[in-house]
Amino acid sequence: MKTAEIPRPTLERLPLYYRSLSLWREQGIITVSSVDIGRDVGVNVVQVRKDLAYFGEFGRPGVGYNVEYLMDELGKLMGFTTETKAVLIGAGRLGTAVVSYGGFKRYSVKIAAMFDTDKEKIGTEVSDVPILDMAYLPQFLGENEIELGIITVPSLAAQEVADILTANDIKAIWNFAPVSLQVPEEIKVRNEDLAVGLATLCYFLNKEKKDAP
Amino acid sequence: MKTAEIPRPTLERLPLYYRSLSLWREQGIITVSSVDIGRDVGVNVVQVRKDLAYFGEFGRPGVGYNVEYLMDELGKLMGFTTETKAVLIGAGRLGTAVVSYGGFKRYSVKIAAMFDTDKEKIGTEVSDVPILDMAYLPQFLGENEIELGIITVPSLAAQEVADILTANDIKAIWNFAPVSLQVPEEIKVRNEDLAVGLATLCYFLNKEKKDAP
DNA sequence: TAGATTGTTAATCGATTAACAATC
DNA sequence: TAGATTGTTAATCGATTAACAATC
Repeated sequence: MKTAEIPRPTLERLPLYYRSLSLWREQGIITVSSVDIGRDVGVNVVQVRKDLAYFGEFGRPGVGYNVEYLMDELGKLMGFTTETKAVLIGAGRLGTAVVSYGGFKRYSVKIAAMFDTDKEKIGTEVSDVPILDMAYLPQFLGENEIELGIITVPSLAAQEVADILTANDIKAIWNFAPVSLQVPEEIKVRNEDLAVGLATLCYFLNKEKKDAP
Repeated sequence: MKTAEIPRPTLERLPLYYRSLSLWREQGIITVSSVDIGRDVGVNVVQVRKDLAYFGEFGRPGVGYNVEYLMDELGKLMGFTTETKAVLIGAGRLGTAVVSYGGFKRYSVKIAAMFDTDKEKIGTEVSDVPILDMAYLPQFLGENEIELGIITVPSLAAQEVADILTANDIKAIWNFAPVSLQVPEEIKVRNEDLAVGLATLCYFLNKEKKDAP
């Protein structure tokens, strides 16, 4: 199995290509070129070809890429075809927004349950996902083969939740709380930090003001 | 005014340093070293020093950085001290989650109003931000000096919203819809795409499965 | 065949890390 | 002074872009 190390920037562009492909597929388009993909997602054409070539040779010179085939291959290689079981902790506004996100089905991620401490919420459900009592989390993780934990609790509670997750064999954490989590290094953490996006926009807006008279 | 070009990766780390500093300030800590910051946010110490040095010399050899002073300077340089006025379009789950995000105050971003087409929602408010009729958006943009538009509508409506925003003098767009927006190049767009984070996590989880027997 | 487009090798560009003198 | 820590220059590393032969 070809497990060459994929550069991080490449890895982050692949989902964009994948989405672009899925839109073309919906339109019934059979073949696309790297130029088509590049223009759609705003990436240099050579970059697109190079990114795709990390995994193998999917295209045909003079023709392009078969949409259906490329999607299948990308999906397999990225792990979008095997189901990933997840739990989400923190059924507040952010948590319910995340759980309603349409992307989970596309990537075969199944949120088995949400957890919260609020008695009002426990027992209800959001987007067909039940909200369970936080106290039941360790047991639930033990009984179900959950690989991914999604943290949408307030910052102060995030580390504590991360500790429970890592103590119960979770493999990866998708963290929406704006804190640096301390976890064992074999656990993969992805921080989804709104501050980064907002701050960079502020920077550019402010720079314009400075540069203009 | 020193407007040297800041590398993109540096720009994205600065908000993390800023947050780290704000936590120390809360604890009453006066001085920190690049080692402290680096360990907290998970970045190489030399990287931290180099990043900070792009803006000027803020530290003292043998001593470190004054927390209060460094925050002030970073805040000024990043544009966190001048108020940025924003509107948010799409008062669904995602929109209400975003509007309740605590970071806006920290970065002096003021969401003046939310917009939606749902008559049930129009006239109500979320986190003290009023929800107005979408039809009123162009007029509102004209009458108020809004610089930033936040898009939290479904994918199909996103381009249309972007068109209204750009036609009415918006400077930057924070886009949460998973689509590639076509906008004039002077408009700064930041895509906040959950697919990227989810997909990279899927990739790592899947890789483990493959690598393990 | 001619035109289009891929995949790859080489060249460029940019970011990170290492080394170290300067400073407190 | 000795130890700590900064800011900067040089060396390394990695990613992007350009050039081009191979293929349909």
